[in-house]
Amino acid sequence: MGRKKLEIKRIEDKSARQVTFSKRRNGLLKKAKELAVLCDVEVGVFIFSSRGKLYHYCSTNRLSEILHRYHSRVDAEPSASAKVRETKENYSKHAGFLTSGELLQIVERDLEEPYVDQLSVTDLVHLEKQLEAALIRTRSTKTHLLLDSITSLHQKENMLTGENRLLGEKVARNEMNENTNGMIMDLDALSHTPMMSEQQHVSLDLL
Amino acid sequence: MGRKKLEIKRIEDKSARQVTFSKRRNGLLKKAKELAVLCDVEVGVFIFSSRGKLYHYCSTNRLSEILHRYHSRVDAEPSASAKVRETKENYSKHAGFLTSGELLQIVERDLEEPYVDQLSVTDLVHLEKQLEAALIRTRSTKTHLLLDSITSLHQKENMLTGENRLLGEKVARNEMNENTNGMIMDLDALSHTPMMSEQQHVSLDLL
DNA sequence: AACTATTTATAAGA
DNA sequence: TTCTTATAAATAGTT
Repeated sequence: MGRKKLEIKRIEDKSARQVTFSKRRNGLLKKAKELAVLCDVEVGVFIFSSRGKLYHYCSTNRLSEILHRYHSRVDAEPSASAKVRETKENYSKHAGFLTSGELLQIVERDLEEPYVDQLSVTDLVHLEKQLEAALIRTRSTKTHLLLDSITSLHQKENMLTGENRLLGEKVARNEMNENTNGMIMDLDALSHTPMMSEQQHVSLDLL
Repeated sequence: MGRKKLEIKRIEDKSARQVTFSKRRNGLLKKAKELAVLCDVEVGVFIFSSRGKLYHYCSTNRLSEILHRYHSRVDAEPSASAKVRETKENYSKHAGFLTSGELLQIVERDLEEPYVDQLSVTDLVHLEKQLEAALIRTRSTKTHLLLDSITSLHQKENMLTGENRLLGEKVARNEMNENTNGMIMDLDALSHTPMMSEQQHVSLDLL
């Protein structure tokens, strides 16, 4: 619609393309609104310009929720784009090779900046994956430390119990030799207190 | 554009609205495609009819990724919609009151069904939150059991050590009374082995 | 950013 | 629904 019929293919002239983009973009958004109102339906339209700027229309919240995830790079001030690029590079440079420490450092530094908003969804998905991996490593290490701790405590317990038995026997033998009977019963009762050993093992099975 | 100028407000006549929806929907999608091609930009359009059917256009994969998340209720066969509704009710009915067991049961049952696809993003966000809460409860319980385990093992250790000392003293006294010296040194050395107590405490501090 | 000749979309009718 | 057609809207090229 215009002076000439326009073939639908990429407009090669940059400035003509820009002008058409501006006009048709507004047209599309207007039509989207009209459709939503006239027909009482939910409509969402996203348009990313070639320079990454987002124009959109959303008739409802449900749709705009998703949009917000895409807001990554919306309204990026020119001055910010350099920093964003830098941050992105930080993530991709180390991709897959980060220790938890490096990861934390990077994340802490970056989350201070207001530029996190401007990382793309892809970047954030990647970051999320790395953080989840780090979480799993951390949790696993923690659990291993706890389990090792318990194992060595059990060993220690066995050792002490064994030692106790030897001492007890020794004492018993001594008591036999002499005739000083008295504390033996007390000590014997003490060393056979069941304590929580059974529960201990049950709970360990549950891990 | 048409025989008369149309005011932009909800068309009350149902069938007229349906006709307009059909026409304008196609128009909007066509314009979206044209914009994407002519201006070489990314465009996405979603239209949910009042009966939940989705019509959409996506110029690229990046956008269609998001779309897929919205596919929740797309092309839902009529026979399936009842089940979907049922499943949704299950989640909302218990909202916030689920034990981990109930939650697992529900999730396991539901994830077998092909209908998960048809839960809305909102539903899945809610499900995700509940699962995360359950994960946290589970993890917390696990850690508490481990820590309790360690604590009681430490108590037991102390008890055994105390008992050992008493026995050791008793033996020493007996040895003094008689003259049977021999095993005492061995036992004494054994009961003073440092084992891993120090590391134990260090690792516990790290939790 | 306006203007305007044309094309395109579409409201109403068949 | 689908087609037709009169008319409203959008917009290509121009200023």
